[in-house]
Amino acid sequence: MTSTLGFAILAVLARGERTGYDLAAAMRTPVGYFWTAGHSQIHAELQKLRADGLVGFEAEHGPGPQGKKVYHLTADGLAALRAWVTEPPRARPERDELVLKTYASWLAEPGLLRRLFADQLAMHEERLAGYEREEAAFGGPPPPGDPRFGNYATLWCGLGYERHRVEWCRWMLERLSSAGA
Amino acid sequence: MTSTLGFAILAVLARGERTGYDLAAAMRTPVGYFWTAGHSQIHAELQKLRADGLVGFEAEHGPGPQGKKVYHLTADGLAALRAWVTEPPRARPERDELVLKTYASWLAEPGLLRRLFADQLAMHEERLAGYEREEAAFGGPPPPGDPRFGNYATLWCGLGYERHRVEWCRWMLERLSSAGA
DNA sequence: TCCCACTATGTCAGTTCTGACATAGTCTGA
DNA sequence: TCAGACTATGTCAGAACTGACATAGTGGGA
Repeated sequence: MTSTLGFAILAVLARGERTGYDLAAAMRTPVGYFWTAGHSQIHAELQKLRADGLVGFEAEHGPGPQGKKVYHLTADGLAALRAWVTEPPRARPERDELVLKTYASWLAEPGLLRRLFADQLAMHEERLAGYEREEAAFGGPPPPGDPRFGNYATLWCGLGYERHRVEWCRWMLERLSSAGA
Repeated sequence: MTSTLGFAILAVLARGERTGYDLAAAMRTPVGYFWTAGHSQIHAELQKLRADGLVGFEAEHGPGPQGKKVYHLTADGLAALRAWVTEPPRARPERDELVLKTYASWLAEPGLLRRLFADQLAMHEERLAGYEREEAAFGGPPPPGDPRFGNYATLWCGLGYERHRVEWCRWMLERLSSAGA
């Protein structure tokens, strides 16, 4: 029973071998528009994946009390990942704290609420600008079948999401402003 | 240390008193475009909220081994909710299984992948149509300060999200089709 | 009259996730 | 040469969440 986090790790390893540290860095915030995890979770999951024979590693000399482990996909791991990709995803959790705050926003002081959405708008605009720079660097979509297609398609999803978010924040600010000081 | 789920419960109770069962129904899928929770979580959280003095209840005769408990916000609960609303939300978890599958999609069989996105497209179109019907039933945005403003604003967010999702699924299907059979 | 769906509350085991703690080698620049 | 940032692996306690189990009254229809 591999968890979704397990498949996230397999998906990154399918691009090439990496250490647990590299995986944690890849799944931290910056470009990770698909899944996040702390390093403590990743090391634990790698041990499970290894017990299931989906990944293997080679020990190398390096920093840390236990040296360095470079993980790679096994044939079983690749097969499991391939089978998982086209299965329908389980229902989205749909847990969005800003939307929940919005649901309760009729209780809030208008000034503080405008401040909240102005900050969120700035954050999403910044993120959108970053994604647009990344998209420009691509110079057009790679063909499906190319690993970079995965990166490009998730970036495209991120772009659409941030645009939607920016639009919604602006709509909220308009609504909040037209209702007086 | 009230959890986000706790605030979700407070936000629903701010509209009026409800039983745990009603809360669970409100936080199940249908209209819940903001937060979800199972009834087992809700009963446990209600007990915590009560220990913290943020909610109270009146026991009534009714079904079940323990009868019926109608919960309501206390003054402390309302104050806590009000203070929380305008605080910046903690970072979005950003855990989207479909996007993760997309990241690994270069490994998939094209036919199965098109099927996956066609199904997702149909689901989002259906959801969008439902939200559009709800929006039409509103007949324009209520003013901020009205509890229904919270509902309308979250619905607006849901509309934008589903439109973004529909667009992205269509874009994916185009990319996947132009690459041959 | 009996069955079933619905209302209603709760526990529990197991999984997932977060944040803190712990350890230690490498490399760069002041 | 020494400090500090970065690489690198791991444990652990506690919170959050899921799904199954358990119990029982109410109300409607066959």
